[in-house]
Amino acid sequence: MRVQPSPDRRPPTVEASPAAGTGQDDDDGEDDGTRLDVRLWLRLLACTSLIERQVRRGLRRDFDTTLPRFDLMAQLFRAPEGLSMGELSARMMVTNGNVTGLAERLVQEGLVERRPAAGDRRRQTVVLTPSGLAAFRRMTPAHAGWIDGMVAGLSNDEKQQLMGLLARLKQSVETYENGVPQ
Amino acid sequence: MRVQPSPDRRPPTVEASPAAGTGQDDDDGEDDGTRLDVRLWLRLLACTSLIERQVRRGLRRDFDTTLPRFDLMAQLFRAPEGLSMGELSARMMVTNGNVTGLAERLVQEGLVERRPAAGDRRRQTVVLTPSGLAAFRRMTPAHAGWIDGMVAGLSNDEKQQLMGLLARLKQSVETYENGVPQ
DNA sequence: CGCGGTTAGTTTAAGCTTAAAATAAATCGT
DNA sequence: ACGATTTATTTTAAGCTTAAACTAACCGCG
Repeated sequence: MRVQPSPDRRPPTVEASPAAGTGQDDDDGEDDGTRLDVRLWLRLLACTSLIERQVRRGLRRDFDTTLPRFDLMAQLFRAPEGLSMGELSARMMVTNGNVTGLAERLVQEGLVERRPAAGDRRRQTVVLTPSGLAAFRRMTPAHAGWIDGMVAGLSNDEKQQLMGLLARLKQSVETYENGVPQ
Repeated sequence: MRVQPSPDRRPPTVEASPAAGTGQDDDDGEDDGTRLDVRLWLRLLACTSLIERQVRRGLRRDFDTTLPRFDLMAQLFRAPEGLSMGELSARMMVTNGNVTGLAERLVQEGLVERRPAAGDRRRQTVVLTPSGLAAFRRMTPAHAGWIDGMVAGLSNDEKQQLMGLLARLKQSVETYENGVPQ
């Protein structure tokens, strides 16, 4: 591990909590030396990991496939006209190279097809095959059922609130992403 | 891919939305064929992925390390008496084998140490070395700073609400996990 | 004691994922 | 038209992750 951060990189700004005037005190609430914002992140990560694990297990157990494969097929299902490799990687939020390998395996299994895109010889369009569409149609109710079960402990009201807050969070993260010298 | 789900597995239950009496209508709000619960899950996953990517980038860029390594070190930091391999894998929510490899690399780098646990020759205790502790202390303010920046768009009030809802969600998922024939 | 079952951890094979470098086609500016 | 840049995708090397099989140590009980 490199011992010192590169000097040409932005030094981390730790303080400057905006004290957003919501009337609650500014206490960081450290109980184990971890600050509120970080605890929020850890909790978010824990929820995601738990759900993800169940979905992964279910897909393997019931359909002998994987979450990334399912995810790729879901993207194609939502875009029946097909997607380019780049569009796939953007929507799946993974790297280009990742999609290359994933798509390759799905082609092997006969679930998706790659064809040259019109008018740009670099580009390819990936589409679900009929067999892939059928497979996805078999999987998606099970998938939705698992999710439903896992969030069943929340009321509709809570779900709506969570949707809203997560939308705000996403926006916040994307703002940071754009505002920071990558 | 296996074409049919194993007959001995629980069939997916798709319907049965409890219509939780919150006064809002029972519309699933399908806009692209994806149900509310699944959209909630996708949004959660999107937030997590976005934040995770930034953290990963930062750790690589500024400290030449990875998120799982940082995570392992963070667990040890919070447990100064050290943790067994199994405790580590439980707290990190990853498999045992995963921790084996991770710990090995950190030992290589001199950041953690493995020593036999007292009274049980199967067990080992993993601890941060002084060098590992120092490295973690250098990383953690930067890490917290990135998180702070990413959630800065939320008010303290919103953060608190989100914390609460995520706690409820976690509980819901864990209940499902326990209530379902694994 | 010694067997059976459990628990802690490692190994293995396969697949996932990334960052960075490479390839190749399109586009832009002369 | 032609070189430079950008864009789409693949390749590569390294590391992460899982599930399943395996090894070794513990524990209970006859």
